[in-house]
Amino acid sequence: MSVAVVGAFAVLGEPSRLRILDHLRGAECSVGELVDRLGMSQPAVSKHLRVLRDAGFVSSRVAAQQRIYRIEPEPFAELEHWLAQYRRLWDRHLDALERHLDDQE
Amino acid sequence: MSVAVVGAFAVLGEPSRLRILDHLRGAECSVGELVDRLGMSQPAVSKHLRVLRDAGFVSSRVAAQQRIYRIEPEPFAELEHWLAQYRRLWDRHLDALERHLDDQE
DNA sequence: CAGGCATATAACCGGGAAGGCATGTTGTGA
DNA sequence: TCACAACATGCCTTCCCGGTTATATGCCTG
Repeated sequence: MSVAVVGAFAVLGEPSRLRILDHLRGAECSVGELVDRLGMSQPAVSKHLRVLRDAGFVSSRVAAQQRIYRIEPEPFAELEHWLAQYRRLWDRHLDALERHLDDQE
Repeated sequence: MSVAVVGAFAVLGEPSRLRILDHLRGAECSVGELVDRLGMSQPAVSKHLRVLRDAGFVSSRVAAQQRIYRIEPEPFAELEHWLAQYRRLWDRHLDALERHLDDQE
Protein backbone atom coordinates (compact mmCIF):
# COMPACT_ATOMS: atom_id res chain seq x y z
CA MET A 1 0.00 0.00 0.00
CA SER A 2 2.78 2.41 0.81
CA VAL A 3 3.94 1.96 -2.73
CA ALA A 4 1.03 4.02 -4.04
CA VAL A 5 1.09 6.55 -1.25
CA VAL A 6 4.68 7.52 -1.91
CA GLY A 7 3.74 8.83 -5.31
CA ALA A 8 0.88 10.81 -3.86
CA PHE A 9 3.19 12.44 -1.33
CA ALA A 10 5.70 13.24 -4.03
CA VAL A 11 2.95 14.95 -6.00
CA LEU A 12 1.85 17.02 -3.00
CA GLY A 13 5.41 17.91 -2.02
CA GLU A 14 5.41 20.77 -4.46
CA PRO A 15 4.33 24.29 -3.48
CA SER A 16 2.75 25.20 -6.81
CA ARG A 17 0.76 21.99 -6.91
CA LEU A 18 -0.55 22.49 -3.39
CA ARG A 19 -1.55 26.04 -4.25
CA ILE A 20 -3.46 24.73 -7.24
CA LEU A 21 -5.33 22.28 -5.03
CA ASP A 22 -6.11 25.02 -2.53
CA HIS A 23 -7.66 27.09 -5.29
CA LEU A 24 -9.59 24.13 -6.65
CA ARG A 25 -10.87 23.37 -3.18
CA GLY A 26 -12.98 26.53 -3.32
CA ALA A 27 -14.41 25.98 -6.77
CA GLU A 28 -13.78 24.47 -10.15
CA CYS A 29 -11.35 26.43 -12.27
CA SER A 30 -10.26 26.80 -15.85
CA VAL A 31 -6.57 26.74 -16.68
CA GLY A 32 -6.58 30.44 -17.50
CA GLU A 33 -8.00 31.37 -14.11
CA LEU A 34 -5.31 29.37 -12.38
CA VAL A 35 -2.62 31.02 -14.48
CA ASP A 36 -3.89 34.45 -13.44
CA ARG A 37 -4.08 33.65 -9.73
CA LEU A 38 -0.79 31.82 -9.47
CA GLY A 39 1.24 34.27 -11.52
CA MET A 40 2.88 31.41 -13.35
CA SER A 41 3.28 30.64 -17.02
CA GLN A 42 0.50 28.68 -18.68
CA PRO A 43 2.68 25.70 -19.65
CA ALA A 44 3.87 25.36 -16.06
CA VAL A 45 0.29 25.24 -14.80
CA SER A 46 -0.70 22.75 -17.48
CA LYS A 47 2.17 20.47 -16.52
CA HIS A 48 1.24 20.54 -12.85
CA LEU A 49 -2.35 19.81 -13.76
CA ARG A 50 -1.18 16.86 -15.81
CA VAL A 51 0.73 15.47 -12.83
CA LEU A 52 -2.21 16.04 -10.53
CA ARG A 53 -4.58 14.33 -12.94
CA ASP A 54 -2.28 11.34 -13.48
CA ALA A 55 -2.20 10.93 -9.71
CA GLY A 56 -5.99 11.15 -9.55
CA PHE A 57 -6.16 14.34 -7.51
CA VAL A 58 -8.11 16.24 -10.16
CA SER A 59 -10.24 15.54 -13.20
CA SER A 60 -10.98 17.73 -16.21
CA ARG A 61 -14.05 18.50 -18.23
CA VAL A 62 -14.29 20.28 -21.57
CA ALA A 63 -16.27 23.51 -21.87
CA ALA A 64 -15.97 25.08 -25.30
CA GLN A 65 -12.34 26.10 -25.73
CA GLN A 66 -11.46 25.68 -22.07
CA ARG A 67 -10.93 22.74 -19.75
CA ILE A 68 -12.42 22.98 -16.31
CA TYR A 69 -10.52 21.22 -13.54
CA ARG A 70 -12.09 19.87 -10.39
CA ILE A 71 -10.83 18.10 -7.28
CA GLU A 72 -11.27 14.35 -7.04
CA PRO A 73 -11.53 13.15 -3.44
CA GLU A 74 -10.45 9.51 -3.60
CA PRO A 75 -6.68 10.03 -3.30
CA PHE A 76 -7.22 12.14 -0.21
CA ALA A 77 -9.21 9.29 1.31
CA GLU A 78 -6.29 6.95 0.63
CA LEU A 79 -3.91 9.32 2.35
CA GLU A 80 -6.18 9.54 5.34
CA HIS A 81 -6.29 5.76 5.46
CA TRP A 82 -2.50 5.58 5.40
CA LEU A 83 -2.23 8.20 8.13
CA ALA A 84 -4.63 6.20 10.27
CA GLN A 85 -1.87 3.63 10.82
CA TYR A 86 0.17 6.28 12.58
CA ARG A 87 -2.82 7.71 14.34
CA ARG A 88 -3.37 4.34 15.99
CA LEU A 89 0.17 4.58 17.24
CA TRP A 90 -0.59 7.98 18.70
CA ASP A 91 -3.80 6.74 20.27
CA ARG A 92 -2.06 3.76 21.86
CA HIS A 93 0.46 6.18 23.30
CA LEU A 94 -2.28 8.27 24.86
CA ASP A 95 -4.03 5.18 26.18
CA ALA A 96 -0.86 3.95 27.80
CA LEU A 97 -0.30 7.36 29.36
CA GLU A 98 -3.84 7.39 30.65
CA ARG A 99 -3.51 3.95 32.18
CA HIS A 100 -0.26 5.01 33.76
CA LEU A 101 -1.89 8.07 35.30
CA ASP A 102 -4.78 5.96 36.54
CA ASP A 103 -2.34 3.62 38.22
CA GLN A 104 -0.73 6.58 39.93
CA GLU A 105 -3.91 7.55 41.72
CA MET B 1 -0.60 26.56 7.20
CA SER B 2 -0.04 24.93 3.85
CA VAL B 3 3.41 26.39 3.95
CA ALA B 4 4.50 23.91 6.62
CA VAL B 5 2.61 21.00 5.15
CA VAL B 6 4.33 21.24 1.80
CA GLY B 7 7.66 20.48 3.43
CA ALA B 8 6.17 17.50 5.23
CA PHE B 9 4.83 16.10 1.99
CA ALA B 10 8.16 16.63 0.29
CA VAL B 11 9.84 14.67 3.07
CA LEU B 12 7.37 11.80 2.74
CA GLY B 13 7.58 11.79 -1.05
CA GLU B 14 10.68 9.64 -0.92
CA PRO B 15 10.46 5.83 -0.97
CA SER B 16 13.45 5.23 1.31
CA ARG B 17 12.14 7.68 3.87
CA LEU B 18 8.69 6.10 3.89
CA ARG B 19 10.24 2.67 4.32
CA ILE B 20 12.19 3.97 7.30
CA LEU B 21 8.99 5.28 8.87
CA ASP B 22 7.24 1.97 8.23
CA HIS B 23 10.02 0.17 10.07
CA LEU B 24 9.99 2.65 12.92
CA ARG B 25 6.23 2.28 13.21
CA GLY B 26 6.73 -1.23 14.52
CA ALA B 27 9.44 -0.41 17.02
CA GLU B 28 12.33 1.88 17.81
CA CYS B 29 15.43 1.17 15.78
CA SER B 30 19.13 1.89 15.77
CA VAL B 31 20.79 3.17 12.62
CA GLY B 32 22.57 -0.12 12.09
CA GLU B 33 19.34 -2.12 12.16
CA LEU B 34 17.83 0.18 9.54
CA VAL B 35 20.91 -0.17 7.37
CA ASP B 36 20.59 -3.94 7.48
CA ARG B 37 16.89 -4.02 6.67
CA LEU B 38 16.94 -1.39 3.94
CA GLY B 39 20.03 -2.67 2.16
CA MET B 40 21.33 0.85 1.82
CA SER B 41 24.63 2.44 2.74
CA GLN B 42 24.91 3.78 6.27
CA PRO B 43 25.52 7.39 5.20
CA ALA B 44 22.40 7.33 3.06
CA VAL B 45 20.32 6.13 6.00
CA SER B 46 21.83 8.72 8.30
CA LYS B 47 21.01 11.48 5.85
CA HIS B 48 17.40 10.40 5.54
CA LEU B 49 17.13 10.24 9.31
CA ARG B 50 18.48 13.77 9.48
CA VAL B 51 15.80 14.98 7.09
CA LEU B 52 13.10 13.13 9.01
CA ARG B 53 14.29 14.56 12.30
CA ASP B 54 14.51 18.12 10.97
CA ALA B 55 10.92 17.75 9.83
CA GLY B 56 9.91 16.44 13.26
CA PHE B 57 8.86 12.98 12.12
CA VAL B 58 11.39 11.20 14.33
CA SER B 59 13.51 11.86 17.40
CA SER B 60 16.73 10.23 18.53
CA ARG B 61 18.05 9.04 21.84
CA VAL B 62 21.58 7.97 22.71
CA ALA B 63 22.23 4.44 23.95
CA ALA B 64 25.92 3.67 24.41
CA GLN B 65 27.54 3.98 20.99
CA GLN B 66 24.28 3.87 19.09
CA ARG B 67 21.42 6.29 18.47
CA ILE B 68 17.93 4.92 18.76
CA TYR B 69 15.33 6.54 16.52
CA ARG B 70 11.65 6.71 17.30
CA ILE B 71 8.57 8.08 15.57
CA GLU B 72 7.19 11.42 16.72
CA PRO B 73 3.43 11.70 16.10
CA GLU B 74 2.85 15.47 15.95
CA PRO B 75 3.63 15.99 12.24
CA PHE B 76 1.22 13.22 11.36
CA ALA B 77 -1.47 15.01 13.32
CA GLU B 78 -0.80 18.16 11.32
CA LEU B 79 -1.17 16.26 8.09
CA GLU B 80 -4.43 14.79 9.25
CA HIS B 81 -5.62 18.27 10.11
CA TRP B 82 -4.71 19.51 6.66
CA LEU B 83 -6.44 16.56 5.02
CA ALA B 84 -9.59 17.31 7.00
CA GLN B 85 -10.17 20.36 4.82
CA TYR B 86 -10.56 18.10 1.85
CA ARG B 87 -12.54 15.52 3.76
CA ARG B 88 -15.15 18.17 4.51
CA LEU B 89 -15.40 18.70 0.80
CA TRP B 90 -15.96 15.00 0.32
CA ASP B 91 -18.57 14.90 3.09
CA ARG B 92 -20.45 17.84 1.63
CA HIS B 93 -20.51 16.00 -1.66
CA LEU B 94 -22.02 12.94 -0.02
CA ASP B 95 -24.54 15.05 1.86
CA ALA B 96 -25.63 16.73 -1.34
CA LEU B 97 -25.98 13.39 -3.04
CA GLU B 98 -28.04 12.07 -0.15
CA ARG B 99 -30.35 15.06 -0.17
CA HIS B 100 -30.72 14.64 -3.88
CA LEU B 101 -31.70 11.00 -3.49
CA ASP B 102 -34.13 11.89 -0.72
CA ASP B 103 -35.78 14.40 -3.00
CA GLN B 104 -36.15 11.74 -5.66
CA GLU B 105 -38.32 9.58 -3.46
C1' DC C 1 -12.00 28.44 -44.66
C1' DA C 2 -9.30 31.81 -42.19
C1' DG C 3 -7.94 33.66 -37.94
C1' DG C 4 -7.80 33.93 -33.07
C1' DC C 5 -8.32 31.76 -28.29
C1' DA C 6 -7.47 28.31 -24.78
C1' DT C 7 -4.73 24.62 -23.76
C1' DA C 8 -1.45 20.80 -24.45
C1' DT C 9 3.12 19.19 -25.81
C1' DA C 10 8.30 19.44 -27.14
C1' DA C 11 12.84 20.84 -26.53
C1' DC C 12 16.03 22.81 -23.59
C1' DC C 13 18.28 24.58 -19.39
C1' DG C 14 19.60 25.09 -14.49
C1' DG C 15 19.29 23.84 -9.74
C1' DG C 16 18.77 20.62 -6.26
C1' DA C 17 18.61 16.32 -4.13
C1' DA C 18 19.90 11.29 -3.50
C1' DG C 19 23.48 8.04 -3.46
C1' DG C 20 28.36 6.45 -2.87
C1' DC C 21 33.09 7.06 -0.91
C1' DA C 22 36.15 8.98 2.26
C1' DT C 23 36.73 11.13 6.59
C1' DG C 24 35.54 13.33 11.06
C1' DT C 25 33.53 12.67 15.79
C1' DT C 26 32.25 10.55 19.95
C1' DG C 27 31.79 6.94 23.24
C1' DT C 28 33.54 2.38 24.88
C1' DG C 29 36.48 -1.20 26.42
C1' DA C 30 41.18 -3.13 27.28
C1' DT D 1 45.76 6.10 26.21
C1' DC D 2 44.87 3.25 22.07
C1' DA D 3 41.99 0.94 19.06
C1' DC D 4 37.57 -0.03 17.55
C1' DA D 5 32.61 0.56 16.84
C1' DA D 6 28.51 3.34 15.66
C1' DC D 7 27.14 7.47 13.40
C1' DA D 8 27.48 11.94 11.33
C1' DT D 9 29.30 14.97 7.78
C1' DG D 10 31.67 16.69 3.36
C1' DC D 11 32.53 16.19 -1.18
C1' DC D 12 31.54 14.60 -5.71
C1' DT D 13 28.75 12.75 -9.46
C1' DT D 14 24.50 11.73 -11.56
C1' DC D 15 19.87 12.16 -12.41
C1' DC D 16 15.35 14.07 -12.05
C1' DC D 17 12.23 17.86 -12.00
C1' DG D 18 10.34 22.58 -12.45
C1' DG D 19 10.38 26.60 -15.32
C1' DT D 20 10.58 29.15 -19.78
C1' DT D 21 10.23 29.66 -24.83
C1' DA D 22 8.51 27.94 -28.93
C1' DT D 23 5.29 25.11 -31.39
C1' DA D 24 1.24 21.97 -32.17
C1' DT D 25 -3.77 20.86 -31.57
C1' DG D 26 -8.68 21.86 -31.19
C1' DC D 27 -12.54 24.68 -31.08
C1' DC D 28 -15.27 28.72 -31.82
C1' DT D 29 -16.38 33.05 -34.95
C1' DG D 30 -16.79 35.76 -38.93
